[in-house]
Amino acid sequence: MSHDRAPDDLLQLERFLPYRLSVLANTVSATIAGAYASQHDLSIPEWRVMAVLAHEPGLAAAEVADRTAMDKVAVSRAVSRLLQRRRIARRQAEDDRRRSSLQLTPAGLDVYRQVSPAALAYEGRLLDCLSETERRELDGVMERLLKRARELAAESIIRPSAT
Amino acid sequence: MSHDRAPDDLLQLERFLPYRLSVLANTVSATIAGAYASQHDLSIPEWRVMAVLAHEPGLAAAEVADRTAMDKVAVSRAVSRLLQRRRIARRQAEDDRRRSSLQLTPAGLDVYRQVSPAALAYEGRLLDCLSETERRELDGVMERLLKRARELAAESIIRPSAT
DNA sequence: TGAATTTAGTTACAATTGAAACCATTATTA
DNA sequence: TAATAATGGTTTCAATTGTAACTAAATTCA
Repeated sequence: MSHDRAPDDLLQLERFLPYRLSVLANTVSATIAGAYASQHDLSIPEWRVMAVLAHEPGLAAAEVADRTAMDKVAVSRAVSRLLQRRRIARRQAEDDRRRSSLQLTPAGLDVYRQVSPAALAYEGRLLDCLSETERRELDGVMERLLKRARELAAESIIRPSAT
Repeated sequence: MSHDRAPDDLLQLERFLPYRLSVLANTVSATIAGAYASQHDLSIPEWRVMAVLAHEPGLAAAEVADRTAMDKVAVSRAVSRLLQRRRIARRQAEDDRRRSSLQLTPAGLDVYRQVSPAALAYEGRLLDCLSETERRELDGVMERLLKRARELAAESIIRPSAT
């Protein structure tokens, strides 16, 4: 009468870390994206670009891509929307005319100064459910997991389909 | 000479948990998706559907949506591709002719039995960078974070733009 | 009963995203 | 120095995804 259910040694979705990470990250991102969008007409990619430029004015698009874990196409699109709205300004680097130098405008800095505390408040409320110790440990764990995930990603690029 | 850099009390992207979660989850998902796609021509949504049906054969599409954190459109699309490839079979429930009952075919179960150990092996290598204690704690932390994230998401739906 | 609502699932259309081709400029080297 | 390659960034086109409208069946309740 056993109806061919998978035995327990096979993967169970709810227990699978990649699945859980994806659900958690999507839930969090969707909430934040909704808030940014409704209050400032700002997408997450645009927000990321603004956040790095706030701390490192004058970056080129490729450097922004680096620091935001976005690809160059995504950065290009975010930058062009931010330029339209006059939230960032661009000038071309005098030493290399391909390169651009990006920075927040005063209006852009203003938006950043409004969004930033709200985002930190959200983060704080999320972390509410953890103890001080747990937060500290989570910090380290996330760092190591990301490092490891990148190593494994690099591996599978080297040999995409093995025997 | 201070060039209008953002002060430290404002948000710094690399330290922001939602950003870090998103980057980690995307890195992990991309690696897995690449492996599934190249080895079995299987997308992540399709994989999720198969994984829940392996453990609970006979579910309806709406129940699958529930257990996979996907919306019903995504489930519908994944189901139709899986039907095409004969990895799942569908029959309509005799008591309610709107409802369908889904289950893996023998071929589908076969695919699941191949993918499952590979996925678990990847998870194992990812978790390699943590101690036994850290893994156990991460489990609880993830669970609480997700619960909290859902609470906060529900809140912001209730009052999307407040004063 | 039978009109109005709700529910399961699909389809259609728009917006987002990703990959590849592309242009302009700078670097390399034959 | 002329040809070739490499780099920064944008554009184009296809695939994926999200939202809303829709069909069909079941439920509610007047």
